[in-house]
Amino acid sequence: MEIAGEDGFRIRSYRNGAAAIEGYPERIADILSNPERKITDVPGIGKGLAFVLKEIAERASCEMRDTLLQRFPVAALEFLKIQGLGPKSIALLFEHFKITTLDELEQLCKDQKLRTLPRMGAKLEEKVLRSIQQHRERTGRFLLSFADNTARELTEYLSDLEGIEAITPAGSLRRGKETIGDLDILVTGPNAVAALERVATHPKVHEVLGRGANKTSVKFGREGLQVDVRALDHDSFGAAMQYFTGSKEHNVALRQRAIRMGFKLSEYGLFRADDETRVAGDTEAGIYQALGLDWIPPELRESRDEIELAAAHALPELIEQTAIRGDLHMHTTATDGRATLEEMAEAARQQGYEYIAITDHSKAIAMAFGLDEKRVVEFAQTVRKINETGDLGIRIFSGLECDIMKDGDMDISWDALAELDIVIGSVHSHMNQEPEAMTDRLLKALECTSLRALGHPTGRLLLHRDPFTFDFDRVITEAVRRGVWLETNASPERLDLSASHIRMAKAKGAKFIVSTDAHHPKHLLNMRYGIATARRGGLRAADVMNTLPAEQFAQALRNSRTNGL
DNA sequence: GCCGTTTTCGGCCCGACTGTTTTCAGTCG
Repeated sequence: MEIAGEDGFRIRSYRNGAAAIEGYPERIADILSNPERKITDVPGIGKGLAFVLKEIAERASCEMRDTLLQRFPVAALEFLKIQGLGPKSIALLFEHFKITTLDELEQLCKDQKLRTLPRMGAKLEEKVLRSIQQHRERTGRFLLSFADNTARELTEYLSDLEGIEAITPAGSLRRGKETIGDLDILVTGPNAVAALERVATHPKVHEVLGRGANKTSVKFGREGLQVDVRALDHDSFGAAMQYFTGSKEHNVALRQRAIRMGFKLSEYGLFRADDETRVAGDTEAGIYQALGLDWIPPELRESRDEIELAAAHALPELIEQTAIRGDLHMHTTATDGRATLEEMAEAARQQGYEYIAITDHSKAIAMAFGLDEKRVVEFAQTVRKINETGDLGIRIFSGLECDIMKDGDMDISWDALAELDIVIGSVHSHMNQEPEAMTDRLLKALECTSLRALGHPTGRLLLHRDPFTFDFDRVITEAVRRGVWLETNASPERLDLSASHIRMAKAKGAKFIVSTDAHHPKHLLNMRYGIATARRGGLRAADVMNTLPAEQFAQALRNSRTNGL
């Protein structure tokens, strides 16, 4: 609609409507088919969108979509992901060059033809070429959350089959990697082979790539995630789990160790080299044990130092999600969240949390109606009152996700910030600064005595935007010196800090928080992705501040900067 | 296209940067 030059407000109504439906607790189809219900009762859905929804429910498309698809190539939406090209430019491109693919766009740039259009020049051609390159590197990979949801969906779909003992995802999903190439699902049980047939019939499977005696490969969903489902013998399930979980490098190292010890390791089990006697294989732990190793959590299997640590019985006891006692980064309807403080508190209470921090945006995020000094102070007072009544059944910490401005100043005066329990400092603008400027900016932000944590410290968006560049070492060293914690943002689009950054920071003595940056109650469930990342980073519960009981955490908030810095 | 304790019409969120221009459109967050 944007490329077609539709009215911007109309476009926004469609966006709002889509978001309203996405966040709606009920199935839209159920409401539509219930004569006693009105779909227009959903806020954001009026007469027009009600009709569109009906169309979609009936025939999986609508007039608007059909018309636009006739006018523009299917790749139009992909073009929008190219940085530097917006709807206006894309419309112009389609009009003048009749291109339909990214390859053709690339050729236009190489032939220096883009610059023949108004307001386009050499720099744009370069930028577009770079962005196409990045786009290609990223396609074919999927967010951890997407693979996780697909695995859950398929597991449920297969679990009502008779004669199935276990359905388990392996591969990079089991290792909790931030992005996933394809999904491996292992099935065992007397009737495991039936799962191979069944999976091919899933309504979201659009293409069956291969179907063998022990494995089915399919393309799942519109996005085309490749899913391999393998049927395995009960006896070799552990060996297969080990083998298919990887990583490849970890497996190579493990097999080398096996050879040195007179064994041979394969996906069928661990065998003695001399007489092929099988020593282990029905469980993973059995294999590691036979190789003189403690069982290694999948998140650590990257052939770093995990095998030596396991041999020395010195693996870290990684943080578990159950250790988390509170979520410290979330937004409400006061800014760009979709639920009220009360609703977020209730959702957190259902998670079993003892406390949360509400951290809405500061005024620099004008489009989100960020808080100014006055609203910050009022908010802190409101929270004090709420905690006095205890009505919400969960302790609230007053917080703010305060923008770190271009020069490193805080968006909100220190006086106002001092009223709050917890201030998370985040960069949301000017992300393309030179590394020196960005380093200075973060160092300056750390001077603010109310700052308790750096939020999504590297600013990356997975499959979308690279982390910004700065002297990570210097900033972390300074954060540690000043008692400022580092966030591992659990939002699946961010997972920031990354596991490798976590490792570097931990080595320097940093303390962490794992928090979801929730803009909706359901986002609180993203904590598991943050925990997976923290585990990949080698964190123990003791490294993560929001594993502390409420009173101790409150104490830690007060004491973190008492060294006078 | 949605919405309404200022309203059924007339609003709807805003600022800054970039690269292209020669006063600003388009993109981005």
